[in-house]
Amino acid sequence: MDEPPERLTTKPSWLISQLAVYVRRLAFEGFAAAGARGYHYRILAALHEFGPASQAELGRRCRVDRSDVVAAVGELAGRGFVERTPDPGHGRRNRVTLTEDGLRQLRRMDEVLDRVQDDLLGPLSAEDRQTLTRLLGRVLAHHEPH
Amino acid sequence: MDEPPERLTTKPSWLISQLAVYVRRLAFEGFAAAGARGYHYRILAALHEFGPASQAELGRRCRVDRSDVVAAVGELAGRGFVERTPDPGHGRRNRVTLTEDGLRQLRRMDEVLDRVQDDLLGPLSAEDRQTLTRLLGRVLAHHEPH
DNA sequence: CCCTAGTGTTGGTCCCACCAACATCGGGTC
DNA sequence: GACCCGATGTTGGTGGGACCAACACTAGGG
Repeated sequence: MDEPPERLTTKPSWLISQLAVYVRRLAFEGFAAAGARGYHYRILAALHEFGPASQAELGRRCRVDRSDVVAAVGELAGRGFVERTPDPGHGRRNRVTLTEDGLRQLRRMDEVLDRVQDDLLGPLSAEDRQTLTRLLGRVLAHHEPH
Repeated sequence: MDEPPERLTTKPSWLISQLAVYVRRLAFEGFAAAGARGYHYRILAALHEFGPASQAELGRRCRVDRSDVVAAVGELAGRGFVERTPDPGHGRRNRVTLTEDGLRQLRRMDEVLDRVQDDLLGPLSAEDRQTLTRLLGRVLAHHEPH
């Protein structure tokens, strides 16, 4: 494979972007077997960790736009992984709940992602992995508040 | 801002993906002022570093699909940043050349990206930046060959 | 009571990554 | 020289992810 310009390969922004491409491809291929995609995992994970939630809350937690939550929850509900019921007492709000099947789907996707992490960080020692994760976490956390 | 599920925040794949979102947004906003986008920078950078090239070679170097190179080179040519001429002696191949205006555009985009790196790695010390860049580079290099 | 903030929903945009198919040309082999 | 293979340019399409604007509706505070 031809080498990219040095202008790119020395920039952290390029490294992150290109690695993200790799991550997306690995996750996409893994999720495809389960007929799922990234948004589904985020939402299932949030429901499992924080319990039933409104769509707006799911969007905020998962960094997904409200309008995209509508579609994703619709897809999940269509396959029985999630139940969307009107919030009693709160006219407009919905209450999204994780089902048993949804929990099983979440576990399947967890296994996929575990393999993705191993594949991704393959060349690094356990110590380097920890260092990398810590640094990435610090950088992301710094930009998260806003 | 609500916190995302721990299932996500502890995974390197999530950290990289979310940071990539941040990077893209920063770069997009910066490039917008110059009426450009990411593919343009990659191509201009390759032309500057390696000289005139065919579209296929640009695609390989910049990790851009052949068909997308067509569009990007067309846009760059339309604004005079690049010249697309048939390769003499090589019937089908094109020869893409960087112009003076193109070089100026490249320098503008360089400044934008320099600011992006600073913004991105703001919270890290010079030493941590180097460590992070080195680790990311190693991981990417490991997955690059193929 | 009104006004604001929050919610669900529709419908669209953009960038990036990728694929299939086709016509065309080059360079090799037989 | 005829033939096939691979590379090239191009068209057109797909999909995921991240957005934005607008609307209808509700809850709650001033």
